[in-house]
Amino acid sequence: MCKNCKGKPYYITTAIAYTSRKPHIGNSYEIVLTDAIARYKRMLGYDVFFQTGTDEHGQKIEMYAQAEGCTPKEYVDKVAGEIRDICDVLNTSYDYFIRTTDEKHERIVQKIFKKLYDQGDIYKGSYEGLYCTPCESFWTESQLKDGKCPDCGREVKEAKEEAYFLKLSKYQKQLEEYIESRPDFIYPESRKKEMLNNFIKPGLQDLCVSRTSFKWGIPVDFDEGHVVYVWIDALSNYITSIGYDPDGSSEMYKKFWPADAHIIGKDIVRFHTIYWPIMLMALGEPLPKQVYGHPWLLFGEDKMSKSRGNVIYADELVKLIGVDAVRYYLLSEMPFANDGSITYETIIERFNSDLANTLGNLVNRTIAMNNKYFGGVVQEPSVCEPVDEELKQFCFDTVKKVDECINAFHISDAVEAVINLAKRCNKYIDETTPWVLAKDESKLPRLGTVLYNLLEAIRFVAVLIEPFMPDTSKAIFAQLNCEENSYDSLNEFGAVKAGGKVGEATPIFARIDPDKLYAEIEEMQKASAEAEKTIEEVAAEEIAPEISIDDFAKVDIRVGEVKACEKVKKSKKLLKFDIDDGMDGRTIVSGIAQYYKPEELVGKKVLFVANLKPVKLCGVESQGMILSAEHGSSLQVITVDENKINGSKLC
RNA sequence: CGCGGAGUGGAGCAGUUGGUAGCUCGUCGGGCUCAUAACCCGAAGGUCGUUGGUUCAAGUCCUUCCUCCGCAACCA
Repeated sequence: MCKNCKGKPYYITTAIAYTSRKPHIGNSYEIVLTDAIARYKRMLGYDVFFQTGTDEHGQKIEMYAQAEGCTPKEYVDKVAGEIRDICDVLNTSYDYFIRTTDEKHERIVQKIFKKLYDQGDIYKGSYEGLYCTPCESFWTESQLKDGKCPDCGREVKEAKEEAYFLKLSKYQKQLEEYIESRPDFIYPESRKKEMLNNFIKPGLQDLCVSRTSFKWGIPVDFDEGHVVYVWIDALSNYITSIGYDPDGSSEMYKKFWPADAHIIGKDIVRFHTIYWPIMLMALGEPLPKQVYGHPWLLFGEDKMSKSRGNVIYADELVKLIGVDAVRYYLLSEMPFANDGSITYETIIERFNSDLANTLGNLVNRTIAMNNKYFGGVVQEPSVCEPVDEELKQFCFDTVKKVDECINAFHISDAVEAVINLAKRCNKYIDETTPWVLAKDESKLPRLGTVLYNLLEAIRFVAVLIEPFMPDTSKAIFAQLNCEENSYDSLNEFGAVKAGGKVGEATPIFARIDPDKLYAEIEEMQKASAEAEKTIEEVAAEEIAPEISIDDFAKVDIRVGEVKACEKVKKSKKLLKFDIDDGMDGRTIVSGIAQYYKPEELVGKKVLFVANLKPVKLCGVESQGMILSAEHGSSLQVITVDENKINGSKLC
């Protein structure tokens, strides 16, 4: 089936997970997806190296650790442990778990940084005269409009912080040609267009690759005070782990690099298809062969988030329905390019329909019949009929189909193909009616043949499903009492040995009772809500530095009434308010469109900052700021009683 | 007019280079009894977002408009 992949190296990675907090099930999808591909390739005979790990540096970590009263290292040790536990709970077969705090990684990153600096691809720069503080961005001379910030039109000023930059512009042309000449490089296709049209073609700005504003990072060893910023630190994990070294790489590196596939979230496609390739070009190393930016798993329609209270963790779901069911759900429910959504309803539906009814029941009824009619002894197939050929052909077709789907990263289609084989088997049972054959002594040879074909077809299912549900594969083989689980055995129909005895017929997936499951979920949520309270509090914002009463007096906060409100065109987040401020009225633009519908706030009395310098946002001038209370990702505008007078000042 | 994607029976989705509209779940009816109230068969249900066009023929190509989504910008 696969003659030229025996022993061939295949290197596949997930992105490394940021150790800011425990990942939810949407974050865990990636590791399961990658594991399925890795297991499949391994089964084909590839020499697979599958890597995952954690990204552990940065200011955020520093802050979280401080809030929790521990060192950054202690903090990331804890979270990296949780992340690794989840990978293990999900039964993923990673070969190496890299941490960016590994001594070896840090050492090589420093070397990479130095090499790029020495050869002139990294240079020391600063924001001299070109930094717009409010916009937190810096501009080149040519980008300025009338010498001012092209975004907000205000003065730009010299910034003090110096930093190192990576020359992206130097490799722009080369990268553009590479991407355009390789249709297989970026998946899905729409992401490739996005990268080319939105970033590469308009021109790449050099990338800031060091920081002096925080300490928790890999030090730039030739310039005290600078730490390597995320890009070079995190992305290079793919090569430091396997032995890349500017002074001479290991045999392992030579064997496995370039990587065959980086499996990443759609949000970081840009880093993996622009920054990372350019880094490699600068290092003189080959580029990865494929990058697949997978979609996200949403909870119903919404993004999962703590403040929405809809977080599902992989390990909790595993406790509820089992590891293979979770894997099956993730792999079968997630589309190739569009975001998928998780709801308990669909979890139950898929579990009961596909796993319990179709697959589990098929195995159960087949094994049971073999035990009932032949005392468990597998019969020699002797009396064939045309319908048998159809079943065999379906088996072979499924093998082919699975291969095509996986190679195109259409994993859910591959999973579906295997389930369809189980359905075909169920149909075969109805076509051959074993229970009728069993009543006629003379039909026993035919009955034995039918059951043999079923056992063998189920063996095909068990082999093909291993990458998706390894435990289930084992469980089926145990009931078949068969050893032959190699991919190569699928070249022929007939590996099950006649004369052997099948095992007990025990259901591998018991149907889920929805009411029972919902009750369990509720209980679990109660328990984890308790635990999360503390985390939420810890993550709360720090109190800003102390100010004097004079400082406060500078801020003129007043009561205003919303007379009208509408969305700002061309903007997703902005709402434009007409405010009665007790004077001539004013317009205020506020970025809260995702929290409020325009009409919701009309007639409400709100608080606003009256003496804020006006600014243009998306072409609309905003004369002030409406006050809101923010917590996590939820936000509420502060409203006051209707009897307050417009324009009255807060004191 | 920033770039790109999508709008297909109740729900979720397939529909490569244009040639009778499919799948899964759900609903209804039937069959079967080996099996986990499971399995198999059949039926109902779609003017394939809207307008105009190309063609012998368009869900599939071009065009108008509408809606949703992603990326970018913006969040005083």
